[in-house]
Amino acid sequence: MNVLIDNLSGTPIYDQIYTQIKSQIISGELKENEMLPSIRGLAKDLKISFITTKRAYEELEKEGFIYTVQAKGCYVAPKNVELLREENLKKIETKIEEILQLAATCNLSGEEIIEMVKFAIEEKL
Amino acid sequence: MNVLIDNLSGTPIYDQIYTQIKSQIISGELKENEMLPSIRGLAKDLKISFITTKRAYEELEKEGFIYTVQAKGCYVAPKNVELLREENLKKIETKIEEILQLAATCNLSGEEIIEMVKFAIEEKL
DNA sequence: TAACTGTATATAATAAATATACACAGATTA
DNA sequence: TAATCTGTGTATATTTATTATATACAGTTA
Repeated sequence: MNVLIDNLSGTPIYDQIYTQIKSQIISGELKENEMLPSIRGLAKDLKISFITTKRAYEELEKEGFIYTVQAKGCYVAPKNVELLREENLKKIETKIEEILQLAATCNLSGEEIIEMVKFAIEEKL
Repeated sequence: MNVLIDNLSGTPIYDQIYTQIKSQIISGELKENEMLPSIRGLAKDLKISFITTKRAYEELEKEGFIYTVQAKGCYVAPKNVELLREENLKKIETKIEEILQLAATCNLSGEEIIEMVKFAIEEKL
């Protein structure tokens, strides 16, 4: 597995680890039930405290990307698309509300918002 | 003008002042070019330091809701819808990006996102 | 000039974020 | 079974950001 720490980046170490592993799981680079490096091993490699790697793994577990087995190790969770979907839907709904709030303060119509969303989606392709 | 501070609310004082005045401006309760209470006067009323009211006013000015004239006072800015629009568009774009990011991690299609937005807009009516 | 405006700089007090050490408990394996 | 892996739990140090403040200053008005 590949994790690179950039000490100058400003983003905290645990966050860099979390983000990199997460994207490797999402991209499929890390397969389901594949074992991750141990929090101590990874910490040693990166020359940081294992508490920091632990924190990254905790975040990943909390979000359902990995699961841990006491005294054995941490593994890539089977993709529970439904669970992930449920959680993300809530977050997305919150953000949509915030957008409508912003739109209301500057007379931006619903049509225009939808146009913006469509545009952003097309950009991604 | 009406501003109420809730010491138990957890949100900082300056933020409460900022939010309340902002919404009064947006709602039209405070008219364009109307003079706001002086930062010192308001601070006295609320029994807080005027630095705190100053901060609230600074935020309002930064976002274009009010303007200040040295040694005279602070006034409600003429509604610059275009400016507000520009600023909010940026914020909205950022939020849309975040939404697409979330959607990508759970295989939520562009169509579905647009449906969610449309639904939220209809709810508002 | 007295009394009001807002400004600028410095600072104190808290709270949140980040990273850590160390003692512990279960699993594995030589 | 002893050595050595694995993750856990509790406590803590350090740093950074947030929040609120005091005080001295400068322009305006009556």
